[in-house]
Amino acid sequence: MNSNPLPYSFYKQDTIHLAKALIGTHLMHTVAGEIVVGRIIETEAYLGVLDKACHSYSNKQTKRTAILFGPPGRVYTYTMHTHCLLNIVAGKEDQPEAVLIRGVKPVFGFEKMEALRGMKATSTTFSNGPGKLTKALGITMNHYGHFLCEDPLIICEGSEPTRIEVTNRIGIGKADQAKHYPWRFIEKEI
DNA sequence: GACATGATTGCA
DNA sequence: GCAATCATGTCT
Repeated sequence: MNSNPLPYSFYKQDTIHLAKALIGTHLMHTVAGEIVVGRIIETEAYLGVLDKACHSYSNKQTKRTAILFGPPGRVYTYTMHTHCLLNIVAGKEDQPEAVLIRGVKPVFGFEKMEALRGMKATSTTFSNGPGKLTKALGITMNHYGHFLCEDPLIICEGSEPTRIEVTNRIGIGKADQAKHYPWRFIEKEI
């Protein structure tokens, strides 16, 4: 397995392209000396200023979203209800865009992941949601602002996706037209 | 389809 | 301070 982190330049591409390019890559986390790896299979792009569903809509900057206004390639974690959601900051500085990781497939470190998640990794509901995958991979608010080219949490090259499907985003309550934007990418099951 | 559950936010 | 909000998960 290739464990070289993707270069910083990878994160400089257009946010929507980045969301698509992240499909099939490997999210690798070293937690308590053990390595767990998930293959990213579902992402969503959030385009800051234009996007009513984004936390940084119309350049709204708060303590929570501050990291979005910095350089890309960083982790934006955010607590939703009782869960922690994982985003990757995209866009240039002062361009508050991000990609939400919505789903992964277990690749390596099954025992550790099962212990973290408290469920069998073979279950179809194991890591097919933004709150589930952070739990399975041991990602917490401690990773807020972490740079993804450095240990213990990195993204490295995975395998080519078979087929990418583009749909509108889901789980957004009130965001008017923004919820219809086709900014969700999923790898279709073989 | 209901509700549990916690951090953030905006306003008093 | 406090109440409304929420990019969810799990149960029925």
